[in-house]
Amino acid sequence: MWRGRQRITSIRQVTFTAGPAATVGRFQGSGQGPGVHPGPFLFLIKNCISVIVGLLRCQNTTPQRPRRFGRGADKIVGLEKMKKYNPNKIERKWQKYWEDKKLYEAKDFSGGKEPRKMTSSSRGNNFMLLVEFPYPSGDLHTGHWFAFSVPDIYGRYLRMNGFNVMYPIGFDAFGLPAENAAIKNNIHPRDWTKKNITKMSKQLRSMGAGFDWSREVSTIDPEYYRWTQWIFIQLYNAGLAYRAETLVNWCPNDKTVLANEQVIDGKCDRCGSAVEQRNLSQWMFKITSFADRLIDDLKDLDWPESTKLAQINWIGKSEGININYDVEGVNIQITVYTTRPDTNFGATFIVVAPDSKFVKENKELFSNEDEVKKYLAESKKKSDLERIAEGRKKTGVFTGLYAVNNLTDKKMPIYISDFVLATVGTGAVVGVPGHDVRDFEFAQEKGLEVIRVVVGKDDDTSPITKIEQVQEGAGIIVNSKFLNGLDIHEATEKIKDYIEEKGWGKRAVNYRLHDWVLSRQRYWGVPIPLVFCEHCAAISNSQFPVFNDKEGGTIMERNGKRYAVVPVPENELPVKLPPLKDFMPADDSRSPLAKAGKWLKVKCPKCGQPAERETDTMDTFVDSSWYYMRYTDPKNEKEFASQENMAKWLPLPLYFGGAEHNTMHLLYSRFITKALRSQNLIDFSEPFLGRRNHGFIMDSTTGQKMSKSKGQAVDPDEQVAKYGADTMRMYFAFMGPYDQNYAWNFDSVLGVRRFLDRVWNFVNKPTTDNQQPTTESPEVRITIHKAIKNVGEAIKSHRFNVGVSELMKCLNAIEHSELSVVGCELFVKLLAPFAPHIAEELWMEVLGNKTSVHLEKWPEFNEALLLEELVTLVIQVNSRVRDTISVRQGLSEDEVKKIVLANEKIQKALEGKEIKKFIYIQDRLTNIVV
RNA sequence: GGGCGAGUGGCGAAACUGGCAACCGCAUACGCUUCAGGUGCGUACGACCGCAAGGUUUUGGGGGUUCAACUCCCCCCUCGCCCACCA
Repeated sequence: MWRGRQRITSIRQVTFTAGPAATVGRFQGSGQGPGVHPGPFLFLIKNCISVIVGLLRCQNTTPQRPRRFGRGADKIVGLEKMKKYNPNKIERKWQKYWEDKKLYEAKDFSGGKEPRKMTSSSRGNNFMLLVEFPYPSGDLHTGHWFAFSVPDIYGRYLRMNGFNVMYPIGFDAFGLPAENAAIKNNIHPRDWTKKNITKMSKQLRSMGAGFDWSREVSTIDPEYYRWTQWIFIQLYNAGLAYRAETLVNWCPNDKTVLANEQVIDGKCDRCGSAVEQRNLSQWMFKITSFADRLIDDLKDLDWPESTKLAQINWIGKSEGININYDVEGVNIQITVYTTRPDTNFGATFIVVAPDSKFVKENKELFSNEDEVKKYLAESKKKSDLERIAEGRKKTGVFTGLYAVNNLTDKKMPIYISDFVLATVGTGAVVGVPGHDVRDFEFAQEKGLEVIRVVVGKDDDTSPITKIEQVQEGAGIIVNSKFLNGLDIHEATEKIKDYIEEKGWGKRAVNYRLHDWVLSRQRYWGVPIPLVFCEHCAAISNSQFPVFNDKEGGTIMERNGKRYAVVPVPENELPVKLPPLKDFMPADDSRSPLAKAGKWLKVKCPKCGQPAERETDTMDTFVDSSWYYMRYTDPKNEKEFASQENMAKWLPLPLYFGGAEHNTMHLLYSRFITKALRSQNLIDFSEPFLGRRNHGFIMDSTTGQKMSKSKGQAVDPDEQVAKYGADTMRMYFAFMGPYDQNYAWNFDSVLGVRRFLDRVWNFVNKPTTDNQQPTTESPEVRITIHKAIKNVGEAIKSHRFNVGVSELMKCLNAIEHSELSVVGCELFVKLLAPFAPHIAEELWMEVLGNKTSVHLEKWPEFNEALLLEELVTLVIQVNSRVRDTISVRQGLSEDEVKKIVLANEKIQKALEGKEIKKFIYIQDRLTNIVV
């Protein structure tokens, strides 16, 4: 109950009870419904308060404004005549209004228009707020809604805080699903994609987000992908793109190359058949040459630690040593990479990968040729699926060769086994079965010697016979001559020095990360802008090279012929994707573009002779790794973006997106940025200074991530029609932290809608006493100013759910009070980022403003006013709550002590006991220890 | 096997820097309102004991530090995600 009203003699004494905030400032029984008028007594009190407060705070007289209906003193409207909140009626209206007024079209102001408040990381006062652009899969799903509508709250808040916000939108429109859908529905991928873009644009508009549609980009637009091709050529000329043979996933049923992410548990994610490995010639980006910087530069980024760690682990840098062992009886060496040379005294065998260089080059030296051949053939045929099914079972074949361990002079048999991977390290492993589980398994299989060279804390020195005894962690070295007694870290460094001194090997660094295979033998992608010319290759020699240094062109072999690889000149870009009717993948693992006869044959840009285009297209991750740059200058015909515009917006202060891109899109974008920086084409080396991940919206019935392919139970369009976009937006914000996963809850949505209904009725509420309220009560004012503070801080720190809850709390507290127009306006401003349509309607139509609420400044709260609020002080005796009292803020310990010791309940609790300690935490709690 | 994250009412969740655990909302119950309601308003609502006042107890489990622990430290359990024979 609101006790304060009986004893207002000064502002100081206006008290809030310790009760729930919901009852604060509430006039019981007044103004609750249509035509209900408070009794004359309450009126009197209310008016008295207004007068007293007005006298006390005369600086706060409320400006009088004309209003069309609702609160106007000139026009009393009963609630029964009041318009009901009807989102469908107002939302489209305001969306159109904002678009007509170009409210969200960001101007390319030069930086530093106003001092930065939120972050020092982006340029001047400009703030590009980015959410990963969507793939036009057909329908906007609830996940999109969540991903885009919640950051819009932040964007609107920034805008109200004086930032020049750009919230761009576009489509990542190339990719395999378009082809699949096209094949299925007998429609061209381009038509399918464009249709989807049209539909999804409309759906995105229904969100009421502050998207800047004037900057829309689409990766399938030739004016966009011309620059994707241009960037490829820059990287090619810089030696950062090259062609090489590599193992790729091959689906024998669909006759196509699959990206790693299209292989699920060794099966094609489309047809389910077992995926094979094929060796194909592919275009690659040299991402590994930036591996160290991709790790090191993470430390300055404001990213989730989990994302940073995911990238570090993905890059997988390890520091070890390459050891060369002489092979007995022949004049060759075998090189192994190991991170644990400290265990080398326990090495008893060597294993090489079936497709390793060592096997390829030394086949004729193997004694048991037939067996080796058989094993190689088998392991090549074996699909990933079979390997997975086999589990960890180790197979292998002896080559007949022995390597000599220099440290022990032991002969180590060399085996071939497919548990060793050709692409890791040197493709050869030294077997230390005592201290590596895989080595132990292999040793057991082949009956090889196991030696213990590390003992753990338990000091167990017994021979190792069981897998549980294999020890990989910390310990002390034994049985290793001069390493004995050292811990494994000391031993590792000592033995590395020793091996290097002896010339037996060299320290080496290894990465898990491999170069980025960007070729796709698919139709629906950006053509790689290169031409193969036989003639150029024929006339080129060391005296008359066809390429100068800058061009970076190369000669390469293909099907036994020599070709010069000639980049398409800049003025001939874009190399447009030919309008193929038959875009089914070809049988010979060549791209469908090979079927485009006319397009394929070109005059060589270098020599003018007949030549052929590259038929591979690019991985769509190339398209999406630079799109944010294009947003700064989307219509530029001369450059991918002007330096001037990029300087105004980049690097990005904040990037919202899904955690599934931790190691894909985010790493690729960082690489492309660093590659362009290395060529002085941009002046920043990290694209995204800040990063926030969002969670997924799960299907409440299946518990799975919502997606088009799996069919979705919740159609956002239906929900918008039912509840309105504002309710949807607010619900998504309210559900909980942005980075968590949620199931759609139909009932909870209703709660948010109820809140907006109440907001609507509250602001529209006619005055009950036929009097213009001059100013609200101090309690109400404090409540509103608290909301300004709390809602603002919540949005600023991306705690959107807390922001909504603070707004609700505020309404609960003021709902049954009189509010001045200024008070109403403050509330509507706080609501504006969350529910932009209803806020605009209330702002302009009800409160009678002439310009958009979204152009308003975020209100400032009155700190002095907040200090006037009484706080609840908890009194504990021996950490048990004995009473709570309402006191003014900032009391000293002595003052509090006096009050507390005078308290009856406390006296009772203290009876006959001696106070040992008096703890006082200002404005919060006291604890008396007895 | 490795890495990361999370465990708080019937549910989504809140809790600033160690300071009243459960704000806000949903669901539920009861009352009022309504011709009717997926309506509106009000009250109650972690659990246990109690008519009540009040008491006891509670943040996955166990221990520790502290006047005070959801929060800090140690051990354990469960779940989720990512990578996975990485030498």
